[in-house]
Amino acid sequence: MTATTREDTRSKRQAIIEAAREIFAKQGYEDTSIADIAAAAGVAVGTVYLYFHNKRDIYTSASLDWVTSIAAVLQDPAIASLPIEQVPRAMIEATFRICRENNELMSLFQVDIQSTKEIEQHKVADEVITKTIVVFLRQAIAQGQLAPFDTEMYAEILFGLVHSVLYTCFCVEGGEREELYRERTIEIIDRLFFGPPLRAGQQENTDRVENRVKSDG
Amino acid sequence: MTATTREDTRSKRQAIIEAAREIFAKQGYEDTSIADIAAAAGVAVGTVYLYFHNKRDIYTSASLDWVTSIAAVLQDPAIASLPIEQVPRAMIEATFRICRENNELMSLFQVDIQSTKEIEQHKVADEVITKTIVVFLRQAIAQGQLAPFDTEMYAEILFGLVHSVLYTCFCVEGGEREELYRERTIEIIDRLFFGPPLRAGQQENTDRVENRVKSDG
Amino acid sequence: MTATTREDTRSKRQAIIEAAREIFAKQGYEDTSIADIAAAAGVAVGTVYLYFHNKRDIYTSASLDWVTSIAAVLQDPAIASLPIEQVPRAMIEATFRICRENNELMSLFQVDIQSTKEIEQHKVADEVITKTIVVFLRQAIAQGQLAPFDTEMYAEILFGLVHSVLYTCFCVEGGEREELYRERTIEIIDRLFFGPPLRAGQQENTDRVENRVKSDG
Amino acid sequence: MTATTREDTRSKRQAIIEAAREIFAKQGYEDTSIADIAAAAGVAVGTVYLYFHNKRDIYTSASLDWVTSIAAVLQDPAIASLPIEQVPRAMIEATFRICRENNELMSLFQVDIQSTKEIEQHKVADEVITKTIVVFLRQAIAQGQLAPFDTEMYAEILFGLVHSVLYTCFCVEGGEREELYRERTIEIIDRLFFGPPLRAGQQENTDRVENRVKSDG
DNA sequence: AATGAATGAGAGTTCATTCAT
DNA sequence: AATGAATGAACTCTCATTCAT
Repeated sequence: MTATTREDTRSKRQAIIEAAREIFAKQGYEDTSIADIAAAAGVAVGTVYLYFHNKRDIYTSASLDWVTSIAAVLQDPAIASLPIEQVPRAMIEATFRICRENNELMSLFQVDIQSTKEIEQHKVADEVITKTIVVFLRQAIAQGQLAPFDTEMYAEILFGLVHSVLYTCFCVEGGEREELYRERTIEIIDRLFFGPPLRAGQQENTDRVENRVKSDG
Repeated sequence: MTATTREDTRSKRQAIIEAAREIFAKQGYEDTSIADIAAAAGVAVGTVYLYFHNKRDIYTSASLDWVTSIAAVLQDPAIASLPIEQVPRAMIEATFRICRENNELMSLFQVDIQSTKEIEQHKVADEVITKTIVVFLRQAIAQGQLAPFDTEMYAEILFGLVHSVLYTCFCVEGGEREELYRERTIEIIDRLFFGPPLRAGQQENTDRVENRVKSDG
Repeated sequence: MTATTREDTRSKRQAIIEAAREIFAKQGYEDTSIADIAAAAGVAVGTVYLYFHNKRDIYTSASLDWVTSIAAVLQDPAIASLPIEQVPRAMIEATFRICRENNELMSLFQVDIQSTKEIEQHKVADEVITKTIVVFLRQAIAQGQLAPFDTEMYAEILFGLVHSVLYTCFCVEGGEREELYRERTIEIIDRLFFGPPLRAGQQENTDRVENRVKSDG
Repeated sequence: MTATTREDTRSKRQAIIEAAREIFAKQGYEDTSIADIAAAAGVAVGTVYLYFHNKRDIYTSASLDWVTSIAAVLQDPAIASLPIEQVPRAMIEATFRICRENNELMSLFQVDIQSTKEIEQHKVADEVITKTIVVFLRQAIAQGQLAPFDTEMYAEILFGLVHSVLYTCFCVEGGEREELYRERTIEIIDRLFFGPPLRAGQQENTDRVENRVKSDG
C-alpha cells in the first residue's frame, strides 16, 4: 500500500514533467500555460503546485530531466570499450541519434537561465555530461593514448560545440541536414584529436580519419 | 527639415532598440514590459508601436542589432592582414573583449527562436558573422595556406563553439574565468588549424602554437 | 480640453470609489471582486488599476471617503450656533440621520485595519471628526460654559461610543430600534455634560435635560 | 475509554480554536489558511472539518471564545462586593488588564459580521457581557444606590464605549497610551454615574470621583 | 476518528495592444 | 508623428473543501 502510494506520487510528478517537456518544446515557455500542462498530464491545476513551486520550476525540472537523458547515452559502456579513434564518432553519432529521436524536445536544451540557483542546477546537470567526457579523456591520457591537456576545460568547450551544432541542426533547421552537421562535427573533433590540422602541407597521419574533407566548390 | 525628421525618426527607433537591449538583457524577455522600454527610451508607449509591430519584434531587432555589433569586430582589416597563425587568437580575443565590455548584453546572444520568420532573420544575422569567417578561410585556401575543406560548415560549427563558450563564460559564470576560457578556446582552434593533435606521440610542429597546454593534475 | 480630461479623470476615479462603496457595503470585502466593482463603475478591470494600487487600496479609499462624508455633517454651522445644551442632541441626530440614509454603507464604518500605513490613514480621517468635536468643546470651555477637561481624549472616547452604537444599531440590527438607540445615546451624553448623574438622590438640575429616563420594568 | 475519547475530542476541538485565535489575530482572516490552522493545532486539514463546518465557522468560534474570556472577568464576585463607586474602575481596570495580557488577540474583538446567524451568535455572546452589567445595575437600583433607568440599553451603549476604546487603544495604537485611555474612560463613566457633569459651575459632589480632570492647555 | 492528496473554481493582477486626441 | 488612457483577455497561483484510505 505504501509502495503503491509512492509509485503514484512518483509517477504523478513524472507525468507532469513529461507532459511539460512535450508542451514546452512544442509551444515554448511563454505560450504554455499551467492549465495546458495539467491537462496533458491528466491532473488538476492545483495538483501541479503540489509537486512544483511555480511555472519556472516545472521548466527547469523538465529541462534538466532532458539533459540527464542525454548524459545517460554517453555513459554506454559499449562506447568506452571502443578503440580510442572510434570514440568521438560513436559519442557524436549517439548524441545525434537521441536528438533526432526526440527532435521536438531539443528546444529544452537551450535554456534561458535566470537565477543563481538555476545556474547551479545547470552546472550540476552539465557536469554529468562533461564528467563523463573527462573521465574518458583522463583514462586515455593515463594509458598513454593522448598527450596531457586541460581535460575539464576541453570537455566543457567540446560539449558546447556539440550542443551548439545540435541546436542549429535540429531546432533551427529541423534536422534536414543532419548528416552534414554530424559528419563535419566528427571530422573536426577527429582532426583535433588525431589530425591532420587544416594547415596546408601538413603530413597526413590520417588512416584513422575516416571522412575525407569535402573540397570547396 | 525633411532631413531633420528623418534623423529624428531614425534616432527614435534606435533609441528604442538601445533601451530594449539593456532592459531585455537585465530583466529577461518576460519580465520586461513595453512600458519599461518606452520609459527608458523616453517615448510614449504608443510610439513604440509606430516603429515595431509587437513586443517580439522589438526583441528580435534588439538581438540582431547586438549580433551585428559583434560581426563588425571580426571584419576589422587589421585582423585580415595578420599572418594566418595569428588570426585565430586575434579574432577570439577581439570577440571576448567586446563581450566583456558589453557583459550585460550577452544574454541577448542566447535567443529563443519561435517562428520560421525568426529563423530566417537569425540565419541572415549569423551569416554576417560566418560569411566573414568563410571569406577569410577561402582566401587562406586560395593562397595555399590551408588545405581545402568545407569552409561554410566549419565556419558555422566554429562560430557555434565560440558562441557557446562566450555564453558559459559571461552569462553563466559572469566572466570570472575569462582568461581560462579564452586561452583554451584559442588553444583548441590553433590545434585544429595548425596542430599538434591531442593524440600522444604526435610530433610537434608547434612553432605556431603560442600557448603551451596545461597538464592535468 | 485639458479641463475636460481632468474632470473625466476625477469622475472616473470617483465613479470607482462610489461603486466600490456600495458593493463592499452590500457584499463585504471578501465577496467583492474587482470585476464586480469595475462593472458597477462602468469601466474595464484594467482601468481600476490605473487609479488604485490593489484591492485593499480601493477598500481603504472607499472607507475613508465615507468617514469624510460623516465628518462634514458635524461641521454644519447651524449646529455650532445652537445653545450648548442642544448641541449633543443636534449632533447625534444628524449623525443617525446620515447613517439611516446610507444604511447600506454603514459596514464601511467598521474597518479591519491591517497595516501601519492604514492606521495612519484612519487616524487622519478620524481626526477630521474628533477635531470638529474638540473645537466645539474648547470654545464652550473658553466661554465658560463647560469646566476644563481633556477634550481630545473625551472627543475620541465619545466618538467611539457613538460609532459603536451606530454599528450595532444599523449594521447588526438593521436600524429597527433606531429611535431607542438614539434617544438613549443622547440621554447619556446629556447626563455626562449636564447631569444629573445616575447616582440616586442626586438633586436634579435638569431643566436642560429634555428626555426623561425610562424606568426599568 | 469513552472518557478518554471524549477528552481527546474536546481537546482537539479546543486546540483548533486556540490555534485559530492566535493565527487569525496575527494574520487576519483572509491571510489565514486552513492549512495554517491545522498545522498550528497539530492536526490534519481534514480533521478541522470534523469539528467545524467551514472557515467562517472557525473564525466565529474563535472570536466568541475570546469574548467569553472577557465576560468571565466581569463576573468576578470580588467586583460585585465592592462599594458601588469603586465598581466602574474595578470593571474597567480588569477589562484593560485582560486585553493587555492578550494584546495579540484583540483584533478578534472587531468582528465583521456577515450573516443573520452570526448576528444572533454575537448577540448571545455580547449578552453574556451586557447581562453581567445589567444584573449589577439592577441590584444597585433595587438597593436604592442608583436612580431607575433603561439598564439594558445603557449596558449595551457603555459596553460599546469600552469596546471601542479598547480597540483603539490596543489594536490601533498598540497599547502605548493604555493608562491615558483607561483613566479617561473611568473618569467619564464615574462622571456619568456620580457626577459632576461637565457643565461649568456644577457644584461638585465628588468625594467619590477619584481622578481629577486634566485641564486643557 | 483521522488523514492529506487531490481538486478546480475563482481570485487578483498584468500588460500587449488600440485609438481618439 | 506622437501620445497614454483605456481595454479585457489571459495569466499564475491559492485554498476551501472533499473523499478514498
